[in-house]
Amino acid sequence: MTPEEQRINDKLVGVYNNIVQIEEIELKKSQFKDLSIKEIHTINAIGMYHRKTSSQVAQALNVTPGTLSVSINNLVRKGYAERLRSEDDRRIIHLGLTRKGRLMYRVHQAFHRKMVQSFLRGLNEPEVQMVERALDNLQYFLDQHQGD
Amino acid sequence: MTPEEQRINDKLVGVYNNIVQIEEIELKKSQFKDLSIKEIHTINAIGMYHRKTSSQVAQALNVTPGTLSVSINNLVRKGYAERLRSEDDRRIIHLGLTRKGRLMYRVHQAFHRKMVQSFLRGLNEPEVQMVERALDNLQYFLDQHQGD
DNA sequence: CATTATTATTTTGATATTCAAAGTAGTTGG
DNA sequence: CCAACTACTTTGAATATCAAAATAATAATG
Repeated sequence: MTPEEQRINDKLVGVYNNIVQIEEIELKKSQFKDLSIKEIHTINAIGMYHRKTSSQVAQALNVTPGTLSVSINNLVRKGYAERLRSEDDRRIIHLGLTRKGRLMYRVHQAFHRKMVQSFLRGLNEPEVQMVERALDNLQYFLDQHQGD
Repeated sequence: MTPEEQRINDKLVGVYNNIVQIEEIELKKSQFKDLSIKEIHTINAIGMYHRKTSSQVAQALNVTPGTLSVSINNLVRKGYAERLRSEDDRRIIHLGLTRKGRLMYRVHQAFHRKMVQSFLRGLNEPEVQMVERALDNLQYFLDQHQGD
């Protein structure tokens, strides 16, 4: 790698490594100490409105249905999520958040908002667009490596 | 969040989620199928030269010494890493990579290089600097949330 | 309409990752 | 020398994960 590539790689890796960790720390400071980061991401994937099915949420999280099922068991036990059997097709489970789950969702959204605002601090509009372009580039690269 | 914040947040999250997953896929295509992503990151943290101690590597990876110890047991068993007891102070363990571990290190570096190059594709020098600034911003935000 | 196939989800058994706390071994200061 | 400290390892418990088997509901077919 050129020194510049190395430097940017290090920054990407640094940011990458810190993000989960900070989320973990923020979490432990909050009122939701009984949740792991994975569980928070599951709550996020379930989202605010009772619509998605188990399979859809599993797909969004890139885990098998079995993995999700176990994790939903825990979230139900802890009072953050609920299962809602579809009346149309009784095989299907719609997932939803409880009041406590929705509160958690909003707290985590607020954290992400602060993070994004900080990411963009001091950048003007064309600069923001450029950052978006770099992110799109990176996503394109990742998509290309997805299937093969 | 404003629509723009939401869009950039989604891109960050998208990139974030894909990276581990792609690394996992690349890995399974490679000759190192017996390693997990976590183990690769551990190999990376150990680095090419026999210098870092167990504690330093644990700190770099943000895991407890116990976690690292377990993980090093596995890497030693699989032939990627070795423990070198310090002669100066026999409590201290220096970690090193075997030939196989160093090979793995280089393969993973090459992947990162491709990733960074793709991230910066089509950007000129001032644009690259801007992206770096955004990354610095984000890191600054993360650092601020580190200690408190 | 009864049986078979398909679909959605859950359970189970196995392995990995992680932490906190207890344990082991080496060093240092009094 | 012994108490305190430091570096690391082990252990026990929780979560995370998958593949495969199990359950249950619906759809399709003869």
